[in-house]
Amino acid sequence: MSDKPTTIKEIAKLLKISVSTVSRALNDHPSIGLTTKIRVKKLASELNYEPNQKAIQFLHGKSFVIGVILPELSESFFSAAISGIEDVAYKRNYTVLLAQSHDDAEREKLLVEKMKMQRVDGLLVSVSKTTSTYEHFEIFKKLNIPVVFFDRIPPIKNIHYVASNLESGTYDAVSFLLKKGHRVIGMINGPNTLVASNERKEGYVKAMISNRLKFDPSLIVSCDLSESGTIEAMDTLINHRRKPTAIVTFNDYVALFAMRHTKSVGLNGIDFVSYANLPIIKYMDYSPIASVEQFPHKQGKKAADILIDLINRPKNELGAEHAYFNVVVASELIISDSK
Amino acid sequence: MSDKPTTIKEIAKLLKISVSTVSRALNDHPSIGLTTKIRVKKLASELNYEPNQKAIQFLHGKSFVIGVILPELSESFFSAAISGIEDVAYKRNYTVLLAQSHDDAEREKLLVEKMKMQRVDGLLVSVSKTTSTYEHFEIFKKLNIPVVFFDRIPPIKNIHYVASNLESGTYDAVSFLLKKGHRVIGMINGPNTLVASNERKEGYVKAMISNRLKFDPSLIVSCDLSESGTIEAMDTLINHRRKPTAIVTFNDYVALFAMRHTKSVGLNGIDFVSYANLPIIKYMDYSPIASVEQFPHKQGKKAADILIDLINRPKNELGAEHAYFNVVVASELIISDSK
DNA sequence: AACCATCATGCAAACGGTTGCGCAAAATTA
DNA sequence: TAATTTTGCGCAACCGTTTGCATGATGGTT
Repeated sequence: MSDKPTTIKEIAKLLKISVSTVSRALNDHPSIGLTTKIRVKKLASELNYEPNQKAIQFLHGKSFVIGVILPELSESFFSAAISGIEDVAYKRNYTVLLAQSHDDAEREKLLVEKMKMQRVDGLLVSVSKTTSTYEHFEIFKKLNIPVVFFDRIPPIKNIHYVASNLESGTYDAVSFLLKKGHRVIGMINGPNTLVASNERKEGYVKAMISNRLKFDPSLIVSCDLSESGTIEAMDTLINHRRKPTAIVTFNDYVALFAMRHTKSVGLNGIDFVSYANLPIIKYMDYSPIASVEQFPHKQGKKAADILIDLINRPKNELGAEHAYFNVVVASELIISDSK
Repeated sequence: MSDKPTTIKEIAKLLKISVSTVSRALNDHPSIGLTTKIRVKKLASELNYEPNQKAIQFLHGKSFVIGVILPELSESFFSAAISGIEDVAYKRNYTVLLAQSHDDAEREKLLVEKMKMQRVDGLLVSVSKTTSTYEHFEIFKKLNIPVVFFDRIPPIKNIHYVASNLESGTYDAVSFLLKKGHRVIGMINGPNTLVASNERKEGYVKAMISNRLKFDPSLIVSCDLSESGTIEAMDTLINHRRKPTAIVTFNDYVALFAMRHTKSVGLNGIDFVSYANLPIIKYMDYSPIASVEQFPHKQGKKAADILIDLINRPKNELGAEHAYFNVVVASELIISDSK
């Protein structure tokens, strides 16, 4: 039956008027008479006419597509984020072109290439762990295509980004533990190279200081986030001359490993606080008593909003070249119900 | 500097040759002289020329984009699936237009609309839980755009789909428990309306029968998959005159609820087998001793492959209208290491 | 010298829609 | 009634690329 989609030309031919009139009628252009408008619209809906987006995008040089490059969709942080991104894109009439780098810098580079070829209107990136050079993003800058970085921010100047500030959340977490009566609080932190590790440390330090307590650097141990690394770090804390009664862990996995290890060495009563990345954690038998929430869904929404704003920003806006969006979504301490 | 992307026209002008020659030269058309080809290619790469995909797509009426509609990206089953889909699309030079229905039938309908407007070359769908009518997919059939259903299959005829057969996995699970010495095996199943529930039941029944054991229907209880529903079901099994020593649960959440409940009533020694949807489960204190794996990543890959094959299938292939891909990815029993 | 392949290139149409400009007919004004 | 404005519509160019067909130049065969 109906095979190829209806075009504006066919409508024009059937109505014996010109294509331009049809186009204008459909777009409610003021210079078209009411009767023609009605005739055109009627026929158009009868024929199930739908404008060919590809033609329009081509004509306008716009695609209404944003590219999103994430390391791993199967990580819950990122799948929550993409969920938020998609929601905003949907609302603002953009579509999402999705790709994952699998934390491979080479693949990331290729994907950036591909996104460029697909002429995306903007790019949202959470950089891969192995990425160490950033020229591939520079190309977008030259083409005037906005790029917004997200959660994993490259250490370069003059970029737009959205990230969560873990300092405030960590501050709250440590304060909460102090209020609960803990005086010796340990921290299993991530590698020192990560910004995220520094933020956690800063939050910890500030909380101690503003509670007029001395900060003991040896109570913060770094680890590589693996299970064995966590156990090692945990042992360091257990054998510390001031054994912590509460521990803040870098993430839920670390918390999990650490909690299991304490149990296996017959230790009890240590309170854990973690950072929420696993939805399942609250169902567990032993779970952190509180958790710093980073709101990945919210972060994704925010980043997408900024990107689309940038896309639609009038060009040559005075000083626009030097205005960079650096948005920080505050993290928040969530205290488990049951405790 | 370089603002708008280079076009074929500019190359033609600079080289004082026609656009068609440039086009052919870049595409290695045989009728172009070697010297011209070299000149063109050299200049093209100097100017960082890249073909405008939008123009090409428009010209060919192809978009090289596949639409993917999933219920919830934050569910690990689906995020694993989209990961596989994206991997295949990437390899086969397609891009993924992603959207989520949030299990809302209305939104799903709108998304299908949107995908049609974006002129996707094919559609991959896992239908929303609340979807009860399926005409919105019929439109694609009329337009000759292939649709492949995935995991959540609508109950209609003549469709392409990829799903996992839980029967075989369940059969293996029950057989495994029998071999372990269990004789009374319970099952907490999902709602009877789901195909997935029936497959589980079938697998259970067949395993019992082929082991020459009597099938006792009262050992299979349905539940709505909520925590309270699970507890209720669990109580039914616990109070059964033949108390099960092993239980197969509909999914990991149900397993979690059930295990916690057994522990809270001071019961021990029940072996659980579940269906893998949570990556975290193996880190838990009490976890199922085995798990039926559905390989969502693999399923996603398979579905994407089929879709792209369908897209590129020569039209009017004899009888093609009546050949439907119904692929079943076998589920598999994974036995936990530690047990 | 006339003829015909062969090769390299250019012309122009096409894909589907938008839009500036011009023009005729109708409506308004003088 | 003539001059002027308004209204409604069509013409044609354009976006970037591909491709069938025509054309010109070269070289080889009789």
